Amino acid sequence: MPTISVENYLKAIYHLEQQGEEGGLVKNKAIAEKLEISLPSVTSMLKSLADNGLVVYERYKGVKLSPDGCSQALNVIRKHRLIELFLVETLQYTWDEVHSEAELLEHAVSDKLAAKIDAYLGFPDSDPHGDPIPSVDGQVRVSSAIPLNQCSPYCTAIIKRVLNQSPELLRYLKELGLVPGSAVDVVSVQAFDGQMNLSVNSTQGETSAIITAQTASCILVLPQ
Amino acid sequence: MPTISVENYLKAIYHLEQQGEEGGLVKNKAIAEKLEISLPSVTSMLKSLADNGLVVYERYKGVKLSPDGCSQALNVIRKHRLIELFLVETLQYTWDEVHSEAELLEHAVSDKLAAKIDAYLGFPDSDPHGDPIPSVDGQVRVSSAIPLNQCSPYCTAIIKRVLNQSPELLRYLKELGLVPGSAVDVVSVQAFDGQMNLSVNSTQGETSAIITAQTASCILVLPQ
DNA sequence: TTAAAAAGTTAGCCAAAACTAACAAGGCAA
DNA sequence: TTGCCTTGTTAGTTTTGGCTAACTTTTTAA
Ligand SMILES: [Mn+2]
Ligand SMILES: [Mn+2]
Ligand SMILES: [Mn+2]
Ligand SMILES: [Mn+2]
Repeated sequence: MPTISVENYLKAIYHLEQQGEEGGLVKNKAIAEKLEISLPSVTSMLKSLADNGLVVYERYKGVKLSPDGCSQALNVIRKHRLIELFLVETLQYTWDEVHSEAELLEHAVSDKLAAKIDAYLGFPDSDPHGDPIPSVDGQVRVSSAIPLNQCSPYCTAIIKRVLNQSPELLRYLKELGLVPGSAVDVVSVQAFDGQMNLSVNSTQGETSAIITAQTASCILVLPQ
Repeated sequence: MPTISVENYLKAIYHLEQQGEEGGLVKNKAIAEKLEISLPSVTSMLKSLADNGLVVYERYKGVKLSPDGCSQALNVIRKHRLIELFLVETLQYTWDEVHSEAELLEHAVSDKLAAKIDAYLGFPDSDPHGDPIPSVDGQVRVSSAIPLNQCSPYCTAIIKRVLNQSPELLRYLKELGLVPGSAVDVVSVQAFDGQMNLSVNSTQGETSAIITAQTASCILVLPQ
C-alpha cells in the first residue's frame, strides 16, 4: 500500500497533468509548489515513484503518471470527493470546510468504506464543488463546461463547477449565489479588465453580482 | 500534533492500564505484544514519550500515562468509538467490521469532525460494543457491570458490553443474541470448566446458548 | 539460594521523507 | 553567441520509527 506521501504526490501530478497542455510532462517545480515541498525532495520522490512504476520520469524534463499511478491517483481523488459530499450531505458541513478535512481522510478511508459512502449518496457524479467523482474503475465523466470569463454579454449559462478550494473564495461565491446549479446571465463585461456584471438566478432568488475576470475564470459554466 | 504511531502507543498504554491492577505500571512486553512491535522499539518509543511528557517511564519497571498523555489517549479513543457507532448507524456496518476501519480513521478525524459526529448521533454514551465514549474533556462513565462468568445459576442480567474486537467472536455472539441490551438468564454452570447454559432474550426473541467461561468473561452484564 | 528464563536495554542498522548547500543543465534575452 | 537566471540534481544531514544482535537486569522455579 502506498504511503500518504506517495498518494499526495500522485494526486498532485494528476491535477497538474489535467491543467497542463495535452501530452506535456509535469515539471518538478510545479509539484514542489503545489505540495509546498523543496525541489530536491521532489526529485528524490520522483525517482522513487519511477522505480515503483507509478510515473515515467525524464531527467531534467518532468514526469507523467503511468497507467498504474493514474489509477491510484484517481482512487484517492474518488475518495476525496466522496468524503466532501458525504460531509456536506450528512453532517451539515459547508462547501468551504470540506476540502481540508477530506485532504486527510482520503488516506484513511478504505475502498470498502468509499463504496458504502458512494451507495449511501446514491452514486453521485459530482462533489459539492462540481468536481466529477471518478468511478471505482477510474472513469471520469468529461464536461464541456467553459470558464465563465469566456462568456460574452447576453450569454446565459448554468454553473457546473468551481475550480478553487480556497475557503474565502468559496464563501464569497456562496454569498453571491455563484454555486453549481445556479443560472447566470452575463449583463456586461468591462472591455479593458474583463470585469463581469452578472445577473444570478440561484436558490436565493434573482440577484446581481460583479466579479473580476480572475474570479470568473474559476467558474465553469455550460452556456444554454 | 502527535504522530499516528504516538497515538497508537498512548491508546495501547491506556487500555493496558485499564486492565492491569490499580496503580501498577504497564510493562513494555505488554505494549510490544499489543502493537505487534519489537521490544527494543517499545523501549525507544517510551523514552521519547517520556521526553515529551506524555508518560512517566521507570527503567526496567514500565510506564504510566501522564495527565497530558492520558487526555490525548482519551481523545483518540473518543474518536475511535464515535466512528464505530457512526459507521453502524449511518452506513449499515455491522459491529464486527467497524473496529479495523476506526483504527485508521481515528487518526484522521479532526476534533471538529468528532464533535459533529457526536451531535449527529445525539451525544451517545457508548459505542456498538458497549464501550463508553469519553467526553470532550476526557470524562469516562464508569459502569458496575461484571463479567458474565462471575454470575451464578438463576441469575438474570442485562448485557452491557463486550470486551473483544475479534470479528469472529463478535459474529458468533451476534448469532446467539449476546449483544448489549439483551437479557440473559443463567440456567446452569458446569462445575469443572465453568461452561454456561444461558437463556437469551434478545430482539430475536427467546433463545438458548451454551458458551465457554472464556467467552463469558468477555461479556459484561448488570445483574437485575 | 541460585541458575535459568523472561523481560528490558543498548548499540547499530535501515527506510522513508523531509531539509540545505553546492553544483549542473536548460532556456531566454541581449 | 553568450551569459545569466531558473530549474533540476547531487551530496549530505535530520527525524521518526521500525528492526536484529548482543548484553543486562529482573523474575521465577528448582
Ligand atoms: Mn491528502
Ligand atoms: Mn471538491
Ligand atoms: Mn489506530
Ligand atoms: Mn468498540
